[in-house]
Amino acid sequence: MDVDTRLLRYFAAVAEEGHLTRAAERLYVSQPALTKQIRQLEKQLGVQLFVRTPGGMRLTEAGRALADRVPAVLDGLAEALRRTRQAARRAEQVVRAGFLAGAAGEATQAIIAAFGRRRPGWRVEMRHASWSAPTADLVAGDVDVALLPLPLPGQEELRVEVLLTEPRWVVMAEAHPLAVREELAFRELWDEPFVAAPAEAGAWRDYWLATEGREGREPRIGAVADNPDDWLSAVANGYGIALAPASAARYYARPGVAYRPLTGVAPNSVAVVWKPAADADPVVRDFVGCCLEYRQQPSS
Amino acid sequence: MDVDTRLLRYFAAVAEEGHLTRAAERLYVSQPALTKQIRQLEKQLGVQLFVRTPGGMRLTEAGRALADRVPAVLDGLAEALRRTRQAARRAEQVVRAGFLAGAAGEATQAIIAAFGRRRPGWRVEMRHASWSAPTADLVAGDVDVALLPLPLPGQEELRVEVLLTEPRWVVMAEAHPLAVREELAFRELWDEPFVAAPAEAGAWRDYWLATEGREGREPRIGAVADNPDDWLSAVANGYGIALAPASAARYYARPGVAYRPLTGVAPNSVAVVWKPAADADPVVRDFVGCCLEYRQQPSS
DNA sequence: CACGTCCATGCCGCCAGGTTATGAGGACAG
DNA sequence: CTGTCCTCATAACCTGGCGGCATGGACGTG
Repeated sequence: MDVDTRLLRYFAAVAEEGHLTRAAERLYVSQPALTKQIRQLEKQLGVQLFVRTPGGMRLTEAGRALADRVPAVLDGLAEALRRTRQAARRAEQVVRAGFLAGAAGEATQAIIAAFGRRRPGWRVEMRHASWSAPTADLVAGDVDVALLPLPLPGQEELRVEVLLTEPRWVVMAEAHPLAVREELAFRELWDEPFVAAPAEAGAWRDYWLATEGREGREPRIGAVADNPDDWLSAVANGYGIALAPASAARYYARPGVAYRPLTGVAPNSVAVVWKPAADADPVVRDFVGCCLEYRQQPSS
Repeated sequence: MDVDTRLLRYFAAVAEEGHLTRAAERLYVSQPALTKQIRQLEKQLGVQLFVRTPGGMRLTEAGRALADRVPAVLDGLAEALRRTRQAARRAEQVVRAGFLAGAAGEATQAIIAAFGRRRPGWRVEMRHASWSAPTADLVAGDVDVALLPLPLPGQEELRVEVLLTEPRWVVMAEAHPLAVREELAFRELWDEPFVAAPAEAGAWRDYWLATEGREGREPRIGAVADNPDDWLSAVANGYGIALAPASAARYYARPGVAYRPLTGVAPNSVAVVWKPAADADPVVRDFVGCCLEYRQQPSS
């Protein structure tokens, strides 16, 4: 009497959606496959979990009892697997660090080099953070530490040490009329279409649209992108302009796009971020130490 | 990235045993199957969980991290499934009651009848408790309430209300020399071989061997049985004699065996037992109520 | 009454887990 | 050194079950 976790995921999805059909597409399986699996789960348990109606699947009492507990079980499993992977990284002397685009710019190499000197034999594994949820991997425990631009969602729950602060510039197609100018003021851009992060990005999206500096005016969205390549392509193709850290001019230079200094928006900070739970981890401390060291001598 | 619970059970078994071969037989699968599964788990996680030595499988750091958490996850799952089944029983108006052999004797029918009157529409599902672990189903939540002879292992953690008390008799082969006697004293039986419960039964086994009344003498074991049928057969075949509640003379009468009253051993009590967690359950309360009602009018 | 939206069923291809038989390597005794 | 016993790994084969497609059937709606 072994219930596959796949069955549990399936069940949870159907319970949540209330529809076999919709759950099926969310799970990327066909509806008949789901039908069969749910029936099998019911048969294995000897319990009816749903009442089938022409309008969907409604949980029975027993079904509700199960649905109430399954998420915790699945979470517990995921947590166990994460811990396992983390232990494996320690044993193999690997630190996994998250980076968002070129946020830390030239600091990145310097920090990794310094860490290599402080912990010979250890390796830094770089991982790209998702643009729309930059701290997700960190919170989930998939990375030990991350170099990310501020502000971050859920920042209060994390340890944050600012590494460097640089002005936000504007990036636009070279052919853009404003590209002829050497420097721009943000208010000149209020009515320009912007290439923005997806709506799920929330505060992150707002920050790079600089909604706080628009005195209430709604930004115009010319395109949506959720990774640097798409983002830069959209800019190059003239779908809109965008804000970017000054260092992007070096790290994301590309024919057809132009970066220009900008006044009237607050500068952007990049920070090293880790979980309070990792405070005691000597390896994380060393990595953070290397970051802070860099902060004191940004010229090195 | 779905880890089957079967894999987790396999892993836990290997981690515990420290040997692929032994774990395989405990799990009733072949050793190559286990080998493959464990390797697959390692591959799925991208983590080495064991170091293979010619002497067995030793957990790595990562393996230990996983082994520390897997049992809790599996328990959580089992608990969720139990709750689900229990909810289903409630919805179908079924009470599942455990019985050990004919412990409650004629009380059983009377109680079930009384419960049927108090809760029309409800059904009592009878389930045989295991002889060697009488409270296992109760503790695990597979039965709601049980009628069991005392003493019980883990009795302190349970609600126990004594229903009836009856003397312990002796049962032996009809051909046994002592069977000619009308009544026996326990000390006459000290050197007789006994048919006993398996060693796992612990205190239960000792109780029915009446070790407390032997003044330190070791009982002789003539045969081991873990269910009433084997037990009675062993007695009939002369492998040994045994103690039994007086009512067994009626409920387990069989050609070839003779029951005789016995002096010099404490009488046996039968109780209704339930989990403290079920105190608030109105159905369990009603069932217990019917039991206690019977206690007050054992003649009815 | 026709249509849309559900879920259920039948059939088929394929993968994954299981089994048996066999190999390979270290530990230990003689 | 060698035979034996223990361990885990590998190979070849079989089968059950999952998943996909196409279709059927039930209920509600315009």
